Amino acid sequence: MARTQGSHSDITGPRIRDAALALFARHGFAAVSMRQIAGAVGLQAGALYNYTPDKQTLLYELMREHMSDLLDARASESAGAGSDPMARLENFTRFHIRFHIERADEVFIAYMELRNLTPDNFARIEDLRRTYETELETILRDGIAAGVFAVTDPRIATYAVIAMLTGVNTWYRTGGRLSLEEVETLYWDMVRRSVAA
Amino acid sequence: MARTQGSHSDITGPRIRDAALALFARHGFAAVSMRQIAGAVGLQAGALYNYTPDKQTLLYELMREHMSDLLDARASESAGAGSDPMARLENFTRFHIRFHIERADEVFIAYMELRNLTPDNFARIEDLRRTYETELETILRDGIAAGVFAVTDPRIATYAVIAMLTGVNTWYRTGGRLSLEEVETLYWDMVRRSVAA
DNA sequence: GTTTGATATGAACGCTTGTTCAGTTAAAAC
DNA sequence: GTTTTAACTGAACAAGCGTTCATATCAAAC
Repeated sequence: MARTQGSHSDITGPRIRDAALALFARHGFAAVSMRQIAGAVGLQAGALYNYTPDKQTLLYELMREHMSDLLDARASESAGAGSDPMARLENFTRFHIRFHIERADEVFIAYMELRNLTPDNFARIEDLRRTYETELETILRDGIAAGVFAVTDPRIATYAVIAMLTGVNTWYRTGGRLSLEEVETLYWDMVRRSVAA
Repeated sequence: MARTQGSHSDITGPRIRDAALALFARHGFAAVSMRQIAGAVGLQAGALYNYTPDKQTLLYELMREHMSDLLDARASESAGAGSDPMARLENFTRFHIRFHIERADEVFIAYMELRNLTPDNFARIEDLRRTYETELETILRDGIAAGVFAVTDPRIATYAVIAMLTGVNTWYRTGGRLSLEEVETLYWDMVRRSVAA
């Protein structure tokens, strides 16, 4: 079978994923054909099946890798953030904006194409997302316990903050009026005030 | 041609739109066929073309009517909200949550299927959305001028608040832990604190 | 230099797509 | 009771879909 050892180059798989990512983000999973993806990397459609068992798995793998990267990147940053809830919240806020802006296509797909996953794959992706959200909820609960945050319902506040931060992706464009640093600061200001005691 | 006068019943058009709405929201525009929509209302696919020139227009009309309803409903509520920026902001916040929860399918489609519109139709929908968002921005600017809000960038704050509020749709379920009134109050608390002077 | 085996092609599979249209139905208009 | 007309069917159209597979290619291994 293919891809067990890889002899030629091992760059075709990633190139297929990149092409699929860009096409799914632009047109949507259902509107993109295997022939389009193959054409984008200079192959015929049949050759794609050396790299993925089917179209559905191609989508799932894109999402899973994205969520996995998100959790890994967060674990790295979170490690050196100390224990002060306010500092951790600022760190989380700036991290979230930066990471999501840097991977706009992946984020878009991870939010929009959930319904195109099989129930099993959907559950797996949602599980990874819940893990990520739980870190923010923990920060909020710690801050409430420490008396620095005044939040009635930490679960809802978590949803509210994440929705607000992810919303940056709908309007932010590189080279626009505001730098990423300025955007981070503006949002951190709103997040801080919305939960501070 | 059909639908110029209407003789039989005039309820088939709305029934088609309702069925299309539910199917588009559940499976996505690209994944729903005209035959599925027709089947949902007990017709053959060809009969749909007595009510819409094509599938794309069916989607556009759903979005346009939704945005039009939103602006109309907002205009009604806004009329009796007085001139105090704080009261107007609370009124806007509670209105937004309520309206968007009540029309979850329409909201979902209006956000997710924008890329399936022709450029012309896309521009028209975005125009309506901008009109709605501008009202919130105006409230924020009035509040800044009156000294009751402390917001660095009203445009960004508008995006942030709307993203936060619309996010309710991703988790809220009728009959869940919180009533709509409780959700409104929780979010109003966060919105108020995030912009208050 | 021959064998091996991963990689790619290109045709084919059965099926579905949006849309059109000649023909049928049945209610309304006269 | 006849004519008109809007509404609907059912078949057809060309095109595209995801996926499979016998065949070809061609670099690496022996």
